[in-house]
Amino acid sequence: MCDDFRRNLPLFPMGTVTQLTELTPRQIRYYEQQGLIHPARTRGKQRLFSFNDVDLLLRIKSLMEKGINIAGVKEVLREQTQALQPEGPPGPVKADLSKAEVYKLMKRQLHELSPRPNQSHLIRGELARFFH
DNA sequence: CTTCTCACA
DNA sequence: TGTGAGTA
Repeated sequence: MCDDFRRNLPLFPMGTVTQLTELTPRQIRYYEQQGLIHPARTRGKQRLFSFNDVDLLLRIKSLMEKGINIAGVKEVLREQTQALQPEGPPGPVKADLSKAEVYKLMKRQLHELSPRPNQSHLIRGELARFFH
């Protein structure tokens, strides 16, 4: 429940997301334009993506790589969104502290690791832990 | 320097 | 989709 809040926190800018997803800014903006993602806009017009946004982008990416076009991706996404809506929460809450730790870790890295050096590997390694 | 929008070879 | 112009 509280985990949801963290997942939706607008944390990373375009540059970070492009490295996390291997997508070009052009594509990411286009997907947003197509209504596939809804990044938060902070002061001005800078996009700030959340973990959910990144996760969504990765799913979109894999779908596109499977030869599915925007229209197709929209359908799949719509189906998955509805398939998750029907009926209440699936029983007991599954609090995962290890994930929370990962979030904090990444948050720190993103905040303190402003330097340009290839931060992609480190972050991607952590990302893989909850994209399993 | 990074990101944004818009338009076009 | 890529890319360059002109901003913020």
